[in-house]
Amino acid sequence: MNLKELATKLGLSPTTVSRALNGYPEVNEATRERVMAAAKRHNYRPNTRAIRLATGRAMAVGHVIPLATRHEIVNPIFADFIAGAGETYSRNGYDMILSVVPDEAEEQAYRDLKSRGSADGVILHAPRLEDPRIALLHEIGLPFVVHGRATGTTLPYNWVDVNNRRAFQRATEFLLDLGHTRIGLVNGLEFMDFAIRRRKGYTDALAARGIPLDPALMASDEMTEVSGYRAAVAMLAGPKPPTAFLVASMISGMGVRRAIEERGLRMGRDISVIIHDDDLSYMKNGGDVPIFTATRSSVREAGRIAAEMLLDIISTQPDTPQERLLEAELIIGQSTGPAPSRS
Amino acid sequence: MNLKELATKLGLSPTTVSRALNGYPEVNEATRERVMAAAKRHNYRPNTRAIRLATGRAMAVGHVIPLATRHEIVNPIFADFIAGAGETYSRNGYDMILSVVPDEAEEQAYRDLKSRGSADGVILHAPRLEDPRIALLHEIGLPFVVHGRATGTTLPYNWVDVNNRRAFQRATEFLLDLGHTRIGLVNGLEFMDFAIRRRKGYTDALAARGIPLDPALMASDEMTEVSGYRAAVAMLAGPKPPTAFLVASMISGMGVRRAIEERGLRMGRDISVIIHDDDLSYMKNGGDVPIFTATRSSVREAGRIAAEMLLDIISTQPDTPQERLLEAELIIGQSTGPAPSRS
DNA sequence: AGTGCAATTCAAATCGCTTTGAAACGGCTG
DNA sequence: CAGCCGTTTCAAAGCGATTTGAATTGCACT
Repeated sequence: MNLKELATKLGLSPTTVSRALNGYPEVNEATRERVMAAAKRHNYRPNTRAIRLATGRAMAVGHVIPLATRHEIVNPIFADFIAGAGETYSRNGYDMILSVVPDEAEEQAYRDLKSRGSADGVILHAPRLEDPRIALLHEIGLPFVVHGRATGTTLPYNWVDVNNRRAFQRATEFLLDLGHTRIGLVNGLEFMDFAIRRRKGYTDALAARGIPLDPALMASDEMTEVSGYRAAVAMLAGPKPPTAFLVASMISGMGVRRAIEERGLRMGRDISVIIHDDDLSYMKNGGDVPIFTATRSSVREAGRIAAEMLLDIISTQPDTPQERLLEAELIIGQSTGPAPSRS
Repeated sequence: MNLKELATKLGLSPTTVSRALNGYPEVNEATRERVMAAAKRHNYRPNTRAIRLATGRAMAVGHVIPLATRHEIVNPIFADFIAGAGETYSRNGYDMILSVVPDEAEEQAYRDLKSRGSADGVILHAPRLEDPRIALLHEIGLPFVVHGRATGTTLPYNWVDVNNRRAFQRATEFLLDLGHTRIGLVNGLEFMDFAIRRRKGYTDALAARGIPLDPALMASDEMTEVSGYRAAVAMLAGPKPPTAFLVASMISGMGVRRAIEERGLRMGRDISVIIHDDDLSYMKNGGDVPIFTATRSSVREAGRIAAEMLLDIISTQPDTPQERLLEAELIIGQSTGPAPSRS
């Protein structure tokens, strides 16, 4: 059932039917209702392909996922972000198109999205320091919103980000207040923007209290269970082991906990741990009482917000960059306690 | 730069240019090369929207993700599966379109995909017992491949699945061979097909050795860290605690390990654990020596295979259902050992 | 009755490609 | 040299919507 058929059945021209369905004002209310009813009765759905060609809009948003085989880019965060963004797209009649491409084909993927006209905008994931993709997207002329920020970039861009610096600063201060002075940082890869900011929050807090940094207490790696474990094992085996850890993710946190318990220590009593909790739907930080004390910020919510921002940008084309900084909560769980008194 | 412009520039008709680019035989080789060169030089990319309208194909595959807020459906498995499938799509010039919809809108989502013509086929995720979506897709007439199987369905359908029954049967036998007779099953939700099959593998193996089933040793819940933890805590606190666990996922396995260690026991020495490992890219089961003994099967690989199957079905429309059963490996890690001798 | 205007409706062009059916061109054959 | 055929090329008709510009209608007002 297409527009022409429907029009014939109604004894109207396609023009009028199209207008009636799309809510144009120049159509008689009685006619509109007749059309609406007929459309519903015959279960008419306009053909997306035709709409797209006629309007020149793709009614779709692209997400390009570089397939770094060696890294965790196809990461757990991503699934939840997508879920949040997807909700927004569905509600607004947009499609989400995902391009999974080899690392080196990422640039071409963006260009194709634009030149073949399959997306009206994109969300940029996992920004790095001075991320070149921002300049690329500017050049291509494809509207975009960055999930995160890219330190060192001079071009303006739209973004939605968590206040990572502040979150880790507060977490560090919280540990300091509990008497911990040797705090191990188990960070993500420090070419990622969020990791850079978290580190800054951590070092700022220590500096403010006049505590010198100890390189032996600062690790940076992928956020997997195993690397969390390794980092913690190494720090705990050092000459001056930490009494607390600040960890970049729930998953690395589990590795850290394994290292702690394997050493016969008890998390929350002997060693405190604070993680960053992205509030993933399948990776809840405990039930009533959280397992880990954590800085928490919902990635899914960020997805919703970023998607809304992008759709808004696509339709209204504002000329100032849109920015949205989300604050993380600091939630208290069972993994923190006062520093053990010196013996 | 569109087809018409390019044709004018070349002094040819759009017809010929189109044919030259699409490899039709009825065009002079010399002309074809001239066209190809010009296309590259002017960086011509055919407009996808126009191609789609003209050919009536969407050149896209849909994945519908019901947004069950209460469950872990947007699960970690999903991200990796998508990554695998996405690779295949990109390579073949297909788009992947993701629809994230509220649970109750799932049926409508499939119908829309078909009637608005935005996908040529779909992948069906997380099939359940007697899954009604299979009949739905048949009715709609949208080609599909199921990731998994749906026990109790009589209609034919295409699928790619892991031999879950066999995997858990082998794992159980392995534990039995080590002398364990009280084996706790920490399963996924048992309305999911894979969980049903895994349970069958477990019970079959026990039955074959004449070991009676103990309901107290069989749990079924979402595969989260917390529910793994709870199930294990409950079993370990029982009057006749298990000496081994068979666990549905890496994540629940971490919860089980937490329960074990919290009790002052050591995994691999006091209690053995086997998990099912989906070989997720961000959730590796250790490095050189796996942490967990596991039945392993790559979800990403399954994604690739399912996508290939679907594209093949779309283009060749075979009239017999396509089926592919993948075997899981049993890999030995540090989490299993002989059953402790009775005391 | 004639004019002007607002409210409706419609025919036709358009989006950028594919594809059908026909035309143009040469070369070969009888 | 006419006729036939294979090779190349082209004009034009879709695909199914939107949108422009024009036509129709009814009504109020002179």
